Amino acid sequence: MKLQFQLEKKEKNTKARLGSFIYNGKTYETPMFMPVGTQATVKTLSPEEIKEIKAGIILSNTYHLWLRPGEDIVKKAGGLHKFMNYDGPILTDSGGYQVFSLAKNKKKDITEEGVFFKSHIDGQKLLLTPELSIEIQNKLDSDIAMSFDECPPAKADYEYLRKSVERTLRWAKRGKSVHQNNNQMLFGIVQGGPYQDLRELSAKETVKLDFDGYSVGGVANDNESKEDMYKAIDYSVPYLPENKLRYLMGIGEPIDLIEGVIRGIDLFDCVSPTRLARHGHALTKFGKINLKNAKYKEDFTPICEFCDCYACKNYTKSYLRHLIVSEETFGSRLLSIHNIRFLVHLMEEIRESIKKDNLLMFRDEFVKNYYGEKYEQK
RNA sequence: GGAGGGAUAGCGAAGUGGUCAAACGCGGCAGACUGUAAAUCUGUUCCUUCGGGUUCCAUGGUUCAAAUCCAUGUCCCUCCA
Repeated sequence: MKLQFQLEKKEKNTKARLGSFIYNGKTYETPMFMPVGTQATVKTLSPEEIKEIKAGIILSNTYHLWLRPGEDIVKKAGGLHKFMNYDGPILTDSGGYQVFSLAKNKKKDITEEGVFFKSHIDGQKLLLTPELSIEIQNKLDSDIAMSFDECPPAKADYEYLRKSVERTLRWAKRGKSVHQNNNQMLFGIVQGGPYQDLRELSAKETVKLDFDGYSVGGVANDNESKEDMYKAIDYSVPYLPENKLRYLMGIGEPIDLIEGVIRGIDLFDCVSPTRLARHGHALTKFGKINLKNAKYKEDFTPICEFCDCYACKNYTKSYLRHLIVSEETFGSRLLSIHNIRFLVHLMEEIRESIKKDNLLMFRDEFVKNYYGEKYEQK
């Protein structure tokens, strides 16, 4: 069954919205943060741990599963849910981001037909087309499939972006025409960089194609400024239908989640909580901390006293530091649990603030804590 | 007792007359990371008041110049008795 999004409430002072959908008999609320599990696993975590963190949708990736193990294997296994033993909702990215991160020669490799990739596994030359991406996602049987788009570099100029928007529209249409999975939502993606007219064009035309949900893409690449990212959202959202999910792709810095919600976004995903974890960093109310720092050597307190995650309830910074420095995988796992829980909890607080119509106050308070003063253990 | 080899920065290890404050690796200390080619990458690691100062087991010597050559000493290792 295709999941049904229900808009529940709009915040009084911002464009923030509260929504919900039911999946497998369980109700999920938006705005929501979705952890990334590119290769059919949220790195280092078991599905049980993901559920304990109270995460909802998780991401996986068309490009990666196409290369390995191959979509037919996943289909034979009974679909992605069975394959990876996760009974919560799954969204698959189309491989559009890999157009940005893996297609080395943008001019030569990105063609009207599709995108040529040199496999990062064995160097084999491969062509991923909008149709193929959707067909693969049909077989993977995720709950939300993404249109195959061109995710352009942040530094792309206006002319490049204009062409990219137009091509992404043609690709969206082609992908939609082969989409056959009735249990699967298909989202369109709005591109256009920081330009108002391009975003407007992209959003309006994408909406005309009538997707199950829409996302704002092409943000968070290279060193894109926050200003440009917020512009991209502001220029896209007004043209998106109210009764459908809006997904800001790739965004996950705490402040960006809050600002995104304020601008009308419902879904976010980001690799940062798990990657930061593997690199020894923990997200806290008072900013990001680097547990590898010597000052935590004898810090026998949890990352956060009030956090309800397994890591904070059972382990000290000193121990976590030891695990990370010793390159023990348990450290990556505990920090992944904490960091995802931190963002999921942040979304819980955001939803509470929407209910109370005080999201702006919440943002100001959060910023004061997170950026205002350096985190110091008392 | 005899023969040989060795001692280089926190550790391992290059270097065997000037371009050496000394490669490289590890360890240490920091930084980056936003639809995951990322358990990765980058910087830094004798002291310094940034002018400079003091180093390559120790002491003495050769030389314009020594981690590098010579002498003596100390310690370590291998082989033979």
